[in-house]
Amino acid sequence: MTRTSVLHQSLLLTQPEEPPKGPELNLRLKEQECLTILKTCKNLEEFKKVHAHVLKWGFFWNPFCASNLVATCALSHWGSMDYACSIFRQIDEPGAFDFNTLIRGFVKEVEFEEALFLYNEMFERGVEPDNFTFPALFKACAKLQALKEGMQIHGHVFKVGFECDLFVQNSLINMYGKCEKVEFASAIFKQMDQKSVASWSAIIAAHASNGLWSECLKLFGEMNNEKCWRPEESILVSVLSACTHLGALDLGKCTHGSLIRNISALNVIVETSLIDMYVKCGCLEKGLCLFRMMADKCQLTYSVMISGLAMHGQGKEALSIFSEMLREGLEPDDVVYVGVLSACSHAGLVNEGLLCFDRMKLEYRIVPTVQHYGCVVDLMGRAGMLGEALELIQSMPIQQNDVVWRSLLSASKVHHNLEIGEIAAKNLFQINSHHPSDYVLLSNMYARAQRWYDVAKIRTEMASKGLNQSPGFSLVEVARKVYKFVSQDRSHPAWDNIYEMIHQMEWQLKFEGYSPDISQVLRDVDEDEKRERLKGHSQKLAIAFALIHLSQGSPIRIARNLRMCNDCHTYTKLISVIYEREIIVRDRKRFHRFKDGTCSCRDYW
DNA sequence: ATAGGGTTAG
Repeated sequence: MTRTSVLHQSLLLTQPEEPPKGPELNLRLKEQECLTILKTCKNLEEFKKVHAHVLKWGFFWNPFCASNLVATCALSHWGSMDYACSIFRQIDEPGAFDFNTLIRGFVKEVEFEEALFLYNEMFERGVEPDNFTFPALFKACAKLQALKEGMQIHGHVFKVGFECDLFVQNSLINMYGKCEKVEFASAIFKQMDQKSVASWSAIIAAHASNGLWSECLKLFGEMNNEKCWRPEESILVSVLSACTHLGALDLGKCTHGSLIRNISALNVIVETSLIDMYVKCGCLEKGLCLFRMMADKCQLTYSVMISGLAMHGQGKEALSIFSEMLREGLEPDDVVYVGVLSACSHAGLVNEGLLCFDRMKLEYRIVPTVQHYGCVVDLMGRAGMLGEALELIQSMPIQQNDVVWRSLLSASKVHHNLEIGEIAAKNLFQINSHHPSDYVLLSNMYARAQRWYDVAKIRTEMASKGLNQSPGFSLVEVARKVYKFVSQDRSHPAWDNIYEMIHQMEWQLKFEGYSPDISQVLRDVDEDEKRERLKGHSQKLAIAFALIHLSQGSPIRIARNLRMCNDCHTYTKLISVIYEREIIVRDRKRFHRFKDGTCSCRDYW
């Protein structure tokens, strides 16, 4: 029997033989004992015994004693908020401490609204909040994405003068980050006198989770310059996420190294982020390797791996990992199915994909979202089932959006079906979607059908709407630096060399039977000019630059903002044979891996 | 007198 339980027995099971005589001294002593035992309670039962004793001996009227009861019951892992509240309600004039502990208790129990209600009561009863009140409240606002309430309470912070408290500031940064108000978070961060690791963690996470990837990396750099902070796991995961979205493989690798050096055991979140980073930066094998070595995988790990394989056009592998996931007894959710369906679509596994779609609805009772329909339209489109795809869109029980119609439009283009292409485009424009690339696609289809009048009509329409295809660019990493090439850009310092290389490449391409596909140039210029423009597409410039600088055998990795044109696709396939290079290009949606004259997308994208 | 902030992924 432990010392505490002996104490419990002596306190609770036996009555004191006579009422204490020197009441002051004796009562204080007993009170102190109660408090000591309170700290050692291991479950609610033990706690209730102490509570009973406190009531019995009248210690409850000591505010300090009552506060401690509420705090212990509200904050211990075995505690009960209901019970804590009932004790709280017995206190005549609860102070800030009592409200604080109860608010924190509610936040701990994920009852954020309750926490805010309690603050409201605090406010109405005229109890002034202190520096301990606010962090919990801002956490509640962050979780609820309650910007209005958060800003209101932020006002109170100024009123009671805690705007310079480090903890209050950190929780404010987090709250504004979660409410998608990064500017507000930055404003607080910038005027802080001193910062802690939590401040950096909060501001970096705020940028990462709001898609401000470059700023996130910039802040990480500043943090490293300012002091020798030991890199923290959560910060490194935010950085990894930025690398993933920017396609920054080098920095991603460094972050991996930093994780291995600084964190003793990588958890599921970290390992999943690493897999995602490698796969989305073009290193599928490295991602697969980490995936295979992982001991504990969760649903998200599978999700990341499946959509990663989908992006690389490895449909069969994606499906086999999906069945592995089901064998492990993990329940697939709607996002996993987006990965599975897009894997089927990118790999041309039409029947498998349609089967998966049925199984998702019937067996797993997942209500298809627009993204699912987009994948299935893609899938049918690839197989040339354009009529069926159109029917599917028209029979969708949910609101059609631009994604599904755009899928149909691209499929019509691949299969040269102008009739359905026109329907898709008409619907796109009707729902007020006016992407320049959609106009370009339709115009290309008219051009192929030699319907010049319609081509002109579209061009006029684009001009009248002020639509311009935003300039395409390609990024390529050479010696740890990322170089950006914009189409037709001749401002690069090594332009002469690049142009010379382009010239050489074209000369060799001619022997392989390449002729420029000038239909891809939608400008009112003569054929020579069209050929010139085609030559200056950013991807070709990037490849030329990489061929000059990267050693033989190392793959060329390119990330681009737009999808590539047919000509660049054909061109790159041939370059991969002639120069015996693997060229990996990431566009908005997926990877193209050019090797030995073929592309992993099998000419459908 | 009692306590507190950042927890990251598709």
